[in-house]
Amino acid sequence: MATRNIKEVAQLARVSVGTVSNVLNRPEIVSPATRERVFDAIKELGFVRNEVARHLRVGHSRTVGLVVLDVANPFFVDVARGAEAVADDHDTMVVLCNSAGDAGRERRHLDQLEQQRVMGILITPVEAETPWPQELSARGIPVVLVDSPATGLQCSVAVDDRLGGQIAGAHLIERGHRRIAFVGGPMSVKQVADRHAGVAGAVAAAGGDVELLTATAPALTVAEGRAIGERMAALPAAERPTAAFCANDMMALGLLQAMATHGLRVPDDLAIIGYDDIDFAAAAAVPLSSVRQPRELLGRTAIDLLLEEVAEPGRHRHRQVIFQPDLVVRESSAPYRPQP
Amino acid sequence: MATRNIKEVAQLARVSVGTVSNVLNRPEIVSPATRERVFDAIKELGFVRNEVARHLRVGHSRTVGLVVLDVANPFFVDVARGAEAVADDHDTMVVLCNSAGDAGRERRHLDQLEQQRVMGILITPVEAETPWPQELSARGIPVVLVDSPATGLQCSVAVDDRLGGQIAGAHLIERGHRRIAFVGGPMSVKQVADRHAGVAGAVAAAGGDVELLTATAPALTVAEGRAIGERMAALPAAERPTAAFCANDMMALGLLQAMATHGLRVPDDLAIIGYDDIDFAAAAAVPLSSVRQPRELLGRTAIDLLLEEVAEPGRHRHRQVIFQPDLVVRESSAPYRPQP
DNA sequence: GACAAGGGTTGAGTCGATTCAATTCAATCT
DNA sequence: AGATTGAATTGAATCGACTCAACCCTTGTC
Repeated sequence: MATRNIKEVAQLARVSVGTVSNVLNRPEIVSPATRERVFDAIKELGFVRNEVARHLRVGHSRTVGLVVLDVANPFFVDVARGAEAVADDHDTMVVLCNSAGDAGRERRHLDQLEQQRVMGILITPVEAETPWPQELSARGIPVVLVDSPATGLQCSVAVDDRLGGQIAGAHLIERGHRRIAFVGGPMSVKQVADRHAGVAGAVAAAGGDVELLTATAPALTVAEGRAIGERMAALPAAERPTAAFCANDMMALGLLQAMATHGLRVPDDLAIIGYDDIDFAAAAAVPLSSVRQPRELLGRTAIDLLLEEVAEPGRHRHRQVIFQPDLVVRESSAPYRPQP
Repeated sequence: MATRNIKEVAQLARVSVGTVSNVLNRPEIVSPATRERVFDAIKELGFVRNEVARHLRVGHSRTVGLVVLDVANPFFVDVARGAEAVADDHDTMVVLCNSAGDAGRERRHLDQLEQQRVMGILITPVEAETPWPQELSARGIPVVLVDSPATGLQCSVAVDDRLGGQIAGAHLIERGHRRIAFVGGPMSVKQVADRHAGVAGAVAAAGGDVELLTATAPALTVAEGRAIGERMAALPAAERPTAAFCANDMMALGLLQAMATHGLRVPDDLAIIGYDDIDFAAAAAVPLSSVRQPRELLGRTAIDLLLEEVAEPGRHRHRQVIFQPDLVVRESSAPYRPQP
């Protein structure tokens, strides 16, 4: 009930508060007998060290914030798991914050994290050009940008999204598609813009006879994917694209659902490629081809960089790590066979 | 760089620290002119209030911990979103912790949360009989059990899992199945045990000619579902169950994948019902029938109960809220038509 | 026996914000 | 003028753990 403090422990163990603190933090310098007495007192009182007071005194915590775009997207969950795995080994706690693609929420979470004086922050910003991460860095809070390239003033880990888009585009073209749709979210999200630039590049490289259509939605969700799918299904077959490259797997799944409800076949009427290769992609109605990113590795690397910066603030050099995506081909992008 | 404190702000604004604190917490009692000067000083110095010190002084934070069984399961993500939505309206922060079904991790997270002196904890315990939540309550930290019934010493929100299992079982029996498998995780997880008890009840009620087989795995994941699916697919058709009721949708999706890779048809060779009705269930290779739970409502209600307990510790009465599940029928549980 | 060395232990001071009794000062009342 | 009121402001004490200079003992050495 009433929480015990170090003083009460000291009293019961008949030692000073300094000794109790030593038992807690450097047990090896305390004589075994005293140590024992203190442990007994701790157990008897049910004492739990107040991390808040400790933190105030020592000036830094062992907590890092991870602000992601969308917890409902398994991609970010996997990134978080990667980060957590590393954090666990450095008795560091990761607090997961969801901006849900909303700059306001993102802002509030960052404020809160700063007020809590977290050790550092990993963030996938809602908008590429937000100044907040920079400001945080400037105020002395290490920040690592995740899945978003930085300008050199901070560390970042990212996957080459242009390349990913390009691979996807080239694959569809190679499979015979000449009328390709890009289904994405707001272009203000860097990942979306880059993936789009990637396909656009592949289409341009293919010469004049390949056409690229672009459909965007306010968010990269299953529901938005479905909505775009509805519109696409309503088009006359001659105008309808024969393949769609989606900015993430959530949208691809939505698209797939819409096709199913309108009796259109995937990949015969519409081939689909997603992005992220989340676990559910393989279990979809039609197993999804998808551009795979090293999700957990992204998280692991991000926190590695952060911990490194925290450990040696002096000689730390900011780094931009970039991974390569690769394509996982499944049934949703089988070769194009024009329908009768 | 060097973080500013209230004293520096006071100095610059030529007021006392008490006044700065008042500006921060009860601006209405400070004269407009002074208030203005203080705000200017805050802006000029880039002062950010140290929540840690504040917390130490006032003795309680506005953070609640949410410890879930598995963040990779969209069910829990939705519960978390429900909780977060409510927390947002009470400027409270939710920190999401993942026990990943591991009692050790769960323990460590609880320790950490207790050390941080969080306002309260929402938890889906790994094992039904863990004493830790009780101990936390006893030490004065409000705890609400989520998706797990409590003993009366704390609040809880749950869904009637027995009923859910019973509904699923009755549905399969009504569809003509006489050889039903329960595919689940460790029986030490209360939800699994209850859902199993539910089908078992339905089977018993149907009289002697319905048979129930039980397969359990160490975790409720897609991979484990697939593994069980492999074993099931390997059985001669005569011994193989004609329907499977899975303890959650993740396992159901795994099972579905295994059937697909072995050329068995769902629902013709094996009907499947999942549990939770996560969004991906509808997008599966064969849209999954599933027992739906009010996921977000579960989260909302849990934190409502917690906030209530925090607000009026005195006259708070612990409550056990129980919701009813319902069945969403899709193609994976179409009527049983014995195969030639 | 005097002195040094060093392992153990002590406790006052500190971190930054909040609290609240005490103080100031101008406005209002008698 | 003097007394009263009350709004605004002050600053010392406080929350709980950590730090570190100072101190206390042994033990060992010459």
